[in-house]
Amino acid sequence: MRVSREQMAENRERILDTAATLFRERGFDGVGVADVMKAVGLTHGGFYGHFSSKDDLAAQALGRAFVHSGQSAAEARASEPQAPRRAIIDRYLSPAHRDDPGHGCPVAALGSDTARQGEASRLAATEGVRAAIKGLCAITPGATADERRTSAIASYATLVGALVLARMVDDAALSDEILAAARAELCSAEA
Amino acid sequence: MRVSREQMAENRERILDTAATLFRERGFDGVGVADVMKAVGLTHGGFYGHFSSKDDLAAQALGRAFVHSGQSAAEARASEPQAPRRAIIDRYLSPAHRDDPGHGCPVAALGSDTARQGEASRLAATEGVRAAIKGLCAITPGATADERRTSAIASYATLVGALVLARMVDDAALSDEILAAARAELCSAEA
DNA sequence: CTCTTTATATGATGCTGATCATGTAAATTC
DNA sequence: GAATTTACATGATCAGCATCATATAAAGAG
Repeated sequence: MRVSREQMAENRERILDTAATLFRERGFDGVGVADVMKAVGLTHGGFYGHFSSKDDLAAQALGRAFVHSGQSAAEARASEPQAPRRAIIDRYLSPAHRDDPGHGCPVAALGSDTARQGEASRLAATEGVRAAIKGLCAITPGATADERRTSAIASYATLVGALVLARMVDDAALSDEILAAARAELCSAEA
Repeated sequence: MRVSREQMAENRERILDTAATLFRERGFDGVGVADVMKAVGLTHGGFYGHFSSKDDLAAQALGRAFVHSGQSAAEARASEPQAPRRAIIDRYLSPAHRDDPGHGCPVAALGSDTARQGEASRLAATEGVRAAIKGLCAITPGATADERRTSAIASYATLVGALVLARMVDDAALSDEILAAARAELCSAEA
């Protein structure tokens, strides 16, 4: 059955958002095209009217995840204008973020996966990382722009690594300790 | 055809080492049982005489990867006894390590994958991370043991995150810049 | 209102991969 | 060295999954 043009556009958006969440939760290989479509409320048949392949979907969904992630960072920043860096760090390293990969940072959720993905996904990731670094530069202290950029990249790495480690281990206390250690380091040092 | 007991034990070791490499290169889902056996020079039939399932193999191979990773760190430390921390950082953040995930850090290569893996793999990861933190504590400066531990965990996170980011992006210059930024931060700051 | 277009549904198709069944020849055992 | 065990090979089974073919009913064009 056919749907209206705007209904179709909305369906496409929902496929992208749903895929962005499912991929982050279960990995690129852990989610099938049919899974995504079913979660949206459609069947697998219509998929190839929207995307040319699963790889195509993966790349676009990854881009979408980066956009949402940037919006979340902007939101955190705006919520505490006098300490934006701390607000972002606290949100990123929160247990809530750790326990909800589907709506969180795509680097922490899909980083090692993406390194093995096709060119389109790698490009989306490159754009996303570039944008994130730029965003972090704006709230990172430092004398020169170069210093700020170096420091922003290092902070980004610490955030990502701490979240990956915290999700990897099977011990709640150790996981919490990892998040706390990264928070402490990032908030004390202003390199 | 049957082989001798020691030949069998050696085969088992080679299966584990080969799996540890292949999984890091292609991810848990990117490698089949038959792939591993073929790489060892055997056929898929004998696999279940050595391991109870692919999950079982994954967990044991992950443990193996952590052991090798620890040995590599010890080697780096020993090669430069007067600056062991710097030696480890330089090796971890080298382009050579970035470009050879199959023989490198299992957290950077399989971190986001492992978080979605079964209990056995999660346990192996927890042990591995614990051991890595302990090893880093020994070469991390700081007034108290608590301070050293916090700093060691944060450094570990920075290393992991930088390598994940450097592998994810599709731009050689940006990738190099990420490695260099993490190196700069880790070697300048002694928090 | 009729005709055409098309977004989606239903239902193949073909491949990959985990696991199991059975055979075989070489190693152990006695 | 005969009997038995067993590590591995060959080949099947079964399920999941990407992709394609065809049908259908609703949207949009005239």
